[in-house]
Parts: sequence; C-alpha cells; structure tokens
Amino acid sequence: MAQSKRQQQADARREQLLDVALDLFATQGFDATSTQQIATAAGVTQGLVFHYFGSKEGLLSAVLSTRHSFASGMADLLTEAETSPMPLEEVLRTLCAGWLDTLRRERSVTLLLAGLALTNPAFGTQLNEAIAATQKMLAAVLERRRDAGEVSEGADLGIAAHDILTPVIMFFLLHHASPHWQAEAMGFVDSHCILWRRALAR
Amino acid sequence: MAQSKRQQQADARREQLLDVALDLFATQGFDATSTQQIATAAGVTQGLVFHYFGSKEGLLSAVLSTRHSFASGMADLLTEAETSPMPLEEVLRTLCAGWLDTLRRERSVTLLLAGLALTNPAFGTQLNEAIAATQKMLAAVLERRRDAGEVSEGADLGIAAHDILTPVIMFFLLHHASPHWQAEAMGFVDSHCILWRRALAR
DNA sequence: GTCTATAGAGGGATAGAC
DNA sequence: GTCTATCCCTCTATAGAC
Repeated sequence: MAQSKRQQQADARREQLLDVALDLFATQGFDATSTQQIATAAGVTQGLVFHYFGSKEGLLSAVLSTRHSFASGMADLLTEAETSPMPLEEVLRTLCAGWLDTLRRERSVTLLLAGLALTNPAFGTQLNEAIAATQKMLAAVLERRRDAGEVSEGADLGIAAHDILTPVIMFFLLHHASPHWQAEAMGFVDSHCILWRRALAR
Repeated sequence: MAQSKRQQQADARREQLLDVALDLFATQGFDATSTQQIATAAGVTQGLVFHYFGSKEGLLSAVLSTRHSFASGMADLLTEAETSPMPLEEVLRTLCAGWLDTLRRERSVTLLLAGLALTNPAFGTQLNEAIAATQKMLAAVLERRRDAGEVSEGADLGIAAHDILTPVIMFFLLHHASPHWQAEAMGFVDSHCILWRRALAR
C-alpha cells in the first residue's frame, strides 16, 4: 500500500527539518541555534518544529540517529581493508582517503558531534568509543600484516593505529574549510602513507 | 605605592570571576553558561559580573586573554628543542611529554578554545594558525636534523611534523578525563616516539 | 565593591483554529 | 499539515541604592 499523500508530505517536511537543523546545529552549535531560526530557514513557522519533534532535544536526537552514518562508514572501509591483497602502503592509502572522504561528506554530523562531545560527557564517551573501535580494527589489520611478515615485529601496533588514524581526523578538522581541500587532502594522504610504510616496514 | 585595599579586593574578585567563568565555559560551553551561574558559583550577585566585564562577551575576551598561555607554552618547548644535543628520539620524547603536560595543565582553556573554534570562524583560524605555527617549528627542527644526517632525505617533513604533533593533541582530547591519565600518557609518548624514530631514521 | 530591582528581548513549549 | 497566538521562563544588561 502506498503512503497517503499527506503522509508523504509529512515525511518530506520531517526530512527537510532534519537537514536544516543539522546544518544550523553544526555551524552555530546546538545551544546557539533557536527553533525559530530552524523554522525560518525551512520556510515554516516555529510551532511546526514541535509538532514534529516534541522538543528541541528531540530534534537533536532525531538528527543524530538519522544522519550518523560516518562511524559505520569508517568501519566499512576497514572491513574491506582486512582482506585486501594489496601492499600495506596501498591499503593505508585507500583507508585514509576513504576516511577523509567520509568525514568530509558527513561533515556536518562530524562537526556537530565533535562539538557536543566537548561539553556533554554522554556524547563524549560515545565518540571516544567510536574512535577507539576504529583504531582497534586498524590495529588488527596491522597485526595480520605483521604475522605475514610485512610489518616489523617490535612496533606497538595499537599506538601505530592511533598515529595513523588521528592525524587524518585532525587533518579534516583543520582543513575542511580550505578552498583547496581536494589537492591538500591528496597530498597529505600520500605523504602520510609513505611515512607509515617506512615506519612499519621490516 | 601599594594598591589601596579596595583595589586589591577588586583585583581578587576579578581573578576569581575569571577562574569561575573559565571553568564553567569549558565544561558546559559558552552559550550554555549563564552569567547567573557564574555569579552563583563565585558567591556574588549576577549584576556584579557586568560591573567588572561590561558584557558576557567581554568576560569571554578577558578569560581568553588572561588564561591563554598554552600556545606560547608549546612554542617555548620547541625553542628549547631546536638547540638540543640529544638524539632525535629523546628530543621528541621531551617535546611530546611537555606538550601533553601543557595541554593538560591548561586543560580548561584548551577545551574552551576547541569548542569555540568549531562554531566561530574567528577562533577557528586563530587556533588553526597556532597549530600550524607549532607544526612549522617542529618541521624546522626535523630539517636541521636531516641536514645533520640524522633524518632520512626523502621524507616529507611538513607532514611528518603534522603526524607527530596532532596525535598528541588527539590523545589529550580523547584521554584527558581518564583516571589513569598519567600512566597512559607515558606509555603513549614512549611508543609514539619510538615509532617516529624508526619512521625518520636513515 | 556589592546588592536589589527591573527592563526588555528572546528562548522553548502548548492550544486550538484553519 | 500548518499557522497564529500566547504563556512562562530565563537570559543579558542597566540603574541606582547602600
């Protein structure tokens, strides 16, 4: 059974409000954004926001639960990397480029979550765990390569994973607004991965 | 001429308000903190905040301009590093441990500035430039070592500096609230510096 | 130097008409 | 599904008494 026209319209409005809210929350911060601003930006009246989401916090929850694909996106890339037959440097290149791409594509959620994590302990640990999980998966990839003889024995692969992952995140945070993003990102990934092949090679 | 007693009292009150405000701004965010909260935490009435700082923004400016020593603190460490006779790994160890210590000691300003940078372009570029400057100084240290034959020729030392510095900052952001900070930090610095000696050695 | 009182704006949220 | 109207609260900021 197809949805009624009214239902379709409601869904569309809902999505639109989520988009607008995410955008404003990300650029101004949650606390600095009023429901009035969101409504105006969406071309509706302020009361409608509460019709759809009940409260401002409810709107935030809805935004985060429907627009949070970036954590799983980074994990997906790692799952592919686990079975890749390519040499280490190439695998890292694919990973880092993919991460930057994901962070950039999901830029608003990323920045919003980062801001929330700084002041709200709940969001803080949530983001912490997401990063820790990614780091752990990367460490597993490196360990497999060590067992296969491609990576040297002595290195602390947990810290290596941290040192490979976090500069990528920081690069995004520092340069996402740059007009030359694409070129800078490619250059960074390139040098970054070359350095890490050298650091880990036997 | 010694200050009058009234002046001393005023200065003390000013400092107290700055301390309380920094603390609340850092833990809750600037927008989520009311002047009433600050006044209550300082044991005075709300109106007094405006007597001293004119406006809430004025209070923020005063907080940042009187409590922002961490940027210069990180640069100072690098100035010492430039002329150090120690081997690379040891220099890095001193630098990274010092950076972590500075960030942690100035934890409230660091977190406040990070939060502001995410939503306010002015603070964003300010923080960007501080990090870029630190990175540049570190790159200069590495170049000197390359010229002296301690660091390999081919490596991109600008990115290497980024890759040495930013994981330290991220480590602080991710673990500053951990109960086992001290031990974790020492372990991290150790592995981090060993990895980077390997990555850069000829 | 600190307080009380209050202005004035803007915030989140609700009720009910259309 | 959307709007108007409105309530009530909290916030920043000011004025003036003590």
